[in-house]
Amino acid sequence: MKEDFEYPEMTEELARIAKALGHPVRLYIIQKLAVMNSCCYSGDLFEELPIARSTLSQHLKELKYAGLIQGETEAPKIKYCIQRENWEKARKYFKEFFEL
Amino acid sequence: MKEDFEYPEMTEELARIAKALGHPVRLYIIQKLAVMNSCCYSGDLFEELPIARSTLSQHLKELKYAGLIQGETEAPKIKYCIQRENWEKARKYFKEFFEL
DNA sequence: AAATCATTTCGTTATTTTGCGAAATATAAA
DNA sequence: TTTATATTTCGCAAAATAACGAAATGATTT
Repeated sequence: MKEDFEYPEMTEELARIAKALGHPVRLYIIQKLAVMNSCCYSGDLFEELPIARSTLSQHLKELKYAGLIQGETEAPKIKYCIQRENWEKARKYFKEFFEL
Repeated sequence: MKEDFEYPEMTEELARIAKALGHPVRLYIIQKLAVMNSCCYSGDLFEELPIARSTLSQHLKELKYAGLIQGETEAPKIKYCIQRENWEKARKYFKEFFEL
C-alpha cells in the first residue's frame, strides 16, 4: 500500500514550481518578468542584485529549467522573458491549490 | 547601491513560504490540512506516506517553523492543523503575486 | 512502577543548493 | 583579426536539505 503510493496529480509539479520560487533572487526575477510583464538581460539584473554574475546565471538556469522563463539570444546579450504558457499553468495550479 | 540592496516587501517572506511548499511531502500535508480543512496526527500521515516517521517529523517541523501549521497536544498524540492566520496571509501574498 | 504508545530528537550519510572567482564561449565592434 | 562585451560553465567550498534507524521523551494505561 505504501510501496505504490503516488502523489495526487498536481502535487509533484506544483512542488517543483514552488521550489523554483523558493529563493528571493528567483522570486525577484519572476516578479520582474511575470508580474511587471517586462523582459530583461542578465546584466540588468546583475546591476540590481547583490550577487555575482555567475550566481545569477545559476538562478536563471534554474528558472529556465523549471520552465518559468525563456532566453532569447539578442547577441551578445540574452533577453530573458517569462514563459507565458507555463506561467499561466503555474498560476492556474496555485489558484486551484489556494482557493479550492 | 548594491550594498544596501533590499528586496521589496513580500519577496523574502513569500520566498520562505514557497520554499516550505517546495517539497511533495510538505505540499501533500498542506493540501490535506488547508485545502481539505482537516486536522490530523503524524501517525495518520505516516500511514499514507512512503517515508520514515522521523523524516515525516522533520517535514512537520519545517512547516511549523514556516508558520503554516500548528500542533496541539492531545496526548499522547499531537493534532496538526493549519495555522489559519498565516495561511490566509500566504494566500493573500500568492494571490497578489500571481494576478497583479 | 512498569509497559505501551505517539512522536520527536540525535547522529549519521548522501545529495543538493548557494555562492564565488577564474576561465571559457560566443558574438559584435574596432 | 584583435579587442571588447555579455554571459555561461567550471571547479571549488560551505551550508542546507532529505533521508534513515536508534534512542529519547512525555503521557497514558496496566
